[in-house]
This record gives sequence, C-alpha cells and structure tokens, in this order.
Amino acid sequence: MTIYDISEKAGVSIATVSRVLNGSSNVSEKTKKKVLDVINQYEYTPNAFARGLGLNTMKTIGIMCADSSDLYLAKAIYYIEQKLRANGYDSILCCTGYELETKMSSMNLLITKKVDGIILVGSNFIYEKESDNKYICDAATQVPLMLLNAALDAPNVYCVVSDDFTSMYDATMEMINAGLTDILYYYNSYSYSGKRKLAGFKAAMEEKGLLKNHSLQYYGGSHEDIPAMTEHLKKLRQKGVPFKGIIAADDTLALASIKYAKEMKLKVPEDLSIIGYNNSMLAHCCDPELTSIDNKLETLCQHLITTLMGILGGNEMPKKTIFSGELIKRDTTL
Amino acid sequence: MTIYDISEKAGVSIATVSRVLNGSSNVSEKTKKKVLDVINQYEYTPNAFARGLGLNTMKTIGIMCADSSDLYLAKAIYYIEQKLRANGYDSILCCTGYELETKMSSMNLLITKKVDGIILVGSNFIYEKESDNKYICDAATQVPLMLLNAALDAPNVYCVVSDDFTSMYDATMEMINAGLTDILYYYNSYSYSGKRKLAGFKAAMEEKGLLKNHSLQYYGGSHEDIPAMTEHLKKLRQKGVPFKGIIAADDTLALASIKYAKEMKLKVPEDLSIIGYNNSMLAHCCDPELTSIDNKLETLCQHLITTLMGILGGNEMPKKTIFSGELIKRDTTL
DNA sequence: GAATCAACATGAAAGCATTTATGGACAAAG
DNA sequence: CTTTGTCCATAAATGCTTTCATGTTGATTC
Repeated sequence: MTIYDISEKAGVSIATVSRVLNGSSNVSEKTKKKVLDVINQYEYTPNAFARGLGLNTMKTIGIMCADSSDLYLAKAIYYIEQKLRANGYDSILCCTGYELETKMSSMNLLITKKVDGIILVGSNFIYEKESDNKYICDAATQVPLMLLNAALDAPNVYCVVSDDFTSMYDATMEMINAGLTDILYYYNSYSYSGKRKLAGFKAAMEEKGLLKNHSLQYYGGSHEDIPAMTEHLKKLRQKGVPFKGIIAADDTLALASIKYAKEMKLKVPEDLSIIGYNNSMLAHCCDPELTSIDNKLETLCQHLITTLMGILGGNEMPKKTIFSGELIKRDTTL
Repeated sequence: MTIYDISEKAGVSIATVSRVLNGSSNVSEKTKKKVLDVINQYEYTPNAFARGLGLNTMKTIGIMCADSSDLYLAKAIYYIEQKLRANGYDSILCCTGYELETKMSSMNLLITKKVDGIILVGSNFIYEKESDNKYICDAATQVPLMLLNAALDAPNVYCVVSDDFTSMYDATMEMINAGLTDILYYYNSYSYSGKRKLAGFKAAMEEKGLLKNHSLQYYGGSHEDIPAMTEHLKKLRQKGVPFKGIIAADDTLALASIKYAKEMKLKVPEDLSIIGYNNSMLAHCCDPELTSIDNKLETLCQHLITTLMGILGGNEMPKKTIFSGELIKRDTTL
C-alpha cells in the first residue's frame, strides 16, 4: 500500500494525500476527510525510508555510552530515551566500550545512519590528550553533539554537566568539619568528571592543609567487582595507609568501603566515615545506608534534551550548562 | 556527495559504483580500484535513506523493554546490543513502561520505522489475559518477534526462556533439605516468568506438604524501593506470619530481606535463610553475600540473537528454546 | 452585472540517492 | 563465424516531499 494507491482510491493526487498526512493547512475539510477515510480503511502508513529520503531525516538520535548496564549510565539512558520519545524522536543505542577506536567507529556508524544528533552519555568520552578528542570535533561538523557530564569547547558541541568540583569540595569540607583529618579519596577513573571530582577533593584538603601523598588512591579494576575493591582496601591498610574517612568517586567504591569496614570490624561511621557519589539505588542497598552525592541526573537529562530540541529547531542554545549537586546525608557519615 | 558525483569522477556509471560498494562480483579489478580511489578521496558514504528505500531495510532491530534502568533488563539490553552490532545491526531502544497501551504504541512505532525485527526484553510483555497478547501476534505478522524470558505460541514469534520453574523448584528443595519448613516466597510480579517461578516454589512445597496460606507473599510496590520492601516484611512479622527462610523472586527483594533481618537482629543464614533471583551485582553488594539463582542471561541473549539472525537469513529456526539456570551458593543459605 | 483580485485548493512533475533488471559491447573460445 | 561469458551502462523502480503552476471560488469594485 503506497501513497499512490491511497491517492487513487481517494480520487485525489498524491500531493494532496501527502498534505493531509503532514497536516498541511491548504486542503479543504471535505477532501481531508475523504483521504483520511481511505487511509484508515486500508491502515496505510507512509514508508519511513521514502519519507526519510524526502525529508532527509528520520527523527532519530544516536545515544552513545560506554556500557549501558552500568547503573548510572543505564539511568541516564532511560531518562534520555523517555524524553526523546516525548519529543517525537527515536533513539539508536550504541554501547561503545571504553576504547577510543570503538567509540570512533560507533560515531561514524551513527553519522552514516544519518541521525539528527548524537548524545554522548558519560564523561569517559573525553580524553586527557586533546588530539584524542578530535573524533568528537569531527563528528560535530556533521551533526550536533551533546555531552552529558563532560565538556569540550568546540563548534556544534553542547555540554550539560554537574558541578562535580563543588559537590566534591563541599562533601570533603563537610567531612573535615566533622573532625576527620585522615581522609582517603578513592577513585577509579581519569574521566572528565573524574578529574573534576578529584580536583574538588584536593582543593578542600589543601585548603585545610590535610592533603598527603597517600590521600589519593586509585583502584583501577573492574567497575563492578566489589570483592576486588574490598580486597584492594585491605591491602592499603596492610601497607599502613591510615584513614578514618573515605570519599569515593562512585557508589560502587563506597559500597566496597562499607564491606571493607565490616570485614575489619570497623564501625561505620564511628570508626570510618564514607561518602559515595551518584546517589544510586546502591545507597539503599547497604547497611548502614550510604551518604552520597546526588548530581541531579534527571535534571541534567531534561536540560540536555531541551537544548538538543532547541538546536534541531534552529535556535541558538547555550553551549555549556552547569547544575549543582547535593549531598544526601544518610548513615555512613557523622 | 552522491553516487552520481562519484560515478562521474570515476568515469563509470552509478550502477558500477553501486556494485563496487556492495561487493558484487561482476566488476574488473581495474575499475574497482578506480572507483574505490575516488570514494576514499572524497570520503563518500552512501545515503542511508536511499539505501533503505532500495533495499527495504536499514539493518535495524527494535528493542523493547519496560524500564532500561532496571538492573536485570539493562544487562540484557547490553548483551543484546553488543551481539546485534557484531552482526551488523543497529538497535532502536524503546522503554515502554508497564502499561499495555504504551507497549502497543511503541510496537507500532517500531513497525512504522520498518525495523527488521523486534525483541521484547523481559517477561512483562506477556499478559494473563490472552486477548491482551493480541498486540504481539498482530505485530508478528509484519516482522519477526523475539521474546526473552517469556513465551507465546504464535506464528513468527520466537522465544528464548530460562527454565524458571525448575530453577525455583530446585532452590526451594535445597532449602527444604537444609531443614527449613517455614519458607516464604516473596514476589512482586505476575509476569510470565514470575508465574513460572511461583509454580516451581509451590510444586516443591506441596510435594513436601509444607505449603501454607501465608507461604506466598506479594509485595506490590516500586521495583527499586528497598526501604518499602523492608517495611513490608516487618509488617508481615507483626501480623504473626512465621518464616525462617525467604525465597525472593528477584535480588532486590532478597536484599530487602537481608536488611529486614538486620533490623530485627536476626542472623543470616542461621535465623533466616535467603535466596535471591537473577544473580545480579546486588548479590555482592550485601553482607552476607547473597545466594542467588543465575539464569544465564548472556547465554539466553546469545541464543536469541543467533536465532534472530537465522530467521532474517531465511532459515527455519526453533520457536522456543529453554535453558536451565543454576543456584549460586553464597552466604545467605546454610 | 461584469471585471478584477486575492485566497484557497489541487495536480503535475521534479527531486531525493539508491538498487537492480535488462541488454549491449567486446573479447576469447570453439 | 558463431557462441559464450565478462564487464558495464541505461533505465526503471523504490515511495515519499515539495515547488510551481493552474484552477476555483467568492468578495470587491466600478
């Protein structure tokens, strides 16, 4: 069933059918009804490919993320997909992994598929080495690029970020003000936001003259392997690194810290204070419940989509928007 | 840059360019090289919409799931996306929520977009009332439909399921054989697999004459709200429901059970044995670590994609495949 | 009452960028 | 000299959108 069949059965031209289909104004009520009746009767839907060819868009946005099964990224994808759909767009999902090469090839694939925009979900898309970010700038010449929780100053690249620096600074200060001096920063990523967080921690610690060589501890293992993280912390203690507080760059690391405390028979928060990051469901999964930094993911996503829709609508839009996070106090801090 | 430009610059017809592009045999090495050189020089990529129109496919599969941020579903989506990509297919993601209506509209949307297949991820797509499943049969007349962890006997519908009945039966038997008699089945879904699990539990309990009125306990709240689940269990105890073991229909419910035990100062597993379902990362997040049923999600996904690829390749494929699960024993059982 | 004009309604046809069926040209082989 | 087979160009088909041109209607003017 094509537009020709419909036009024939309705006794009008295909142009008129197209006009009816696309809600164009210039068509009389009578003709409109006649055409719609035929369309309904034959349950006709226009061919999406032909439509795409004519309009040069299929109203599709590419979503790239390293690992869609990651708790935080999955949540982001969920919000983004919902909000895109609400705006009449579909999403093509690309799980790229953490290597530059696969990211580049996914990017090219999406561009080849002629998506209307690409959203990079997560800060791991930005690399330390500037030249490694060229793939983003290149892509942005073809299609608008949105970064969630990462920033890059380039034409046609738009960023929505959480103020990780301040969140982490404030959280660290809070712990310091509670009387702790030996505070460990436990992290697992050099990503854009990873560095911002780290900087926030360092700033607060330095300000109070508490930053030591061993204050920053990198984990470096699998994102999900809680037992390995726990083991890693135990080794730290064995090496004689002293700590009464742990600020973790994400909730998984914080959870491992709680398990570590249990195994060492340390009381949380009396013997060990812990703060996590992301305020994910994990914060409720442990005992005691985790104090964690919430970075307002849904707000970020909402703003990202609003911005993208603005761009696609041909409007000028802010290139970088920053939202502040919030420390959600639960039971792992004093 | 179109195929015309390339053909002109290479001094051949567009048909030849197309043949080169699609690896057709009937083109001499010399011409092939000439065309490829021009293509590389101008970085030409064929227009995906035009290609779609000509081939009547854009190599895209629709993935429907109720909530992509759900731990288990997110994992499934991840596996599926990876394996589709490995086969040269892209995925359009649709988070449908749990209402029939939104599921139907997502389904229609995907069909309109002319995807080559649709994968329904999760057992919640199958309804108790047979007529509610008509939307699946209807869709299957247009495009092959794959069900993950659900089953429906209809033309062009293919199912890959975990043997939840047996998994649950075995797990229950295991707990009974450990000497427990007051065992609670704690669940939160009437979905296809939900019912299979429940039946497995009932079968084992009945076989041993242990099934009581209160053995089956439905939670009925938010999937993620651990505190609410914990509260719910406390109320049960207040009402005088006795239990020394809890078999939960998913890890979240099991986790809540652990928290409940903590709050009631019950020792796990001595005072309360707990078994979860899905063997998600949550199993490592709690203390003690959770005994849980693994349903071999990656195997299921792999098989599902293999089947789908077979169908798209025009082969006859099994309409229903069943894999067995495995109880992963950790520290919440005796 | 005829002439003028604008607004509205519709059709014809030209894109859009491919794939593919058909058939022609040419060289090698019989 | 015919046959076979390789290589390639022409043209049709895919199903829609959109511009341009044309036709229709009704109101306004003289």
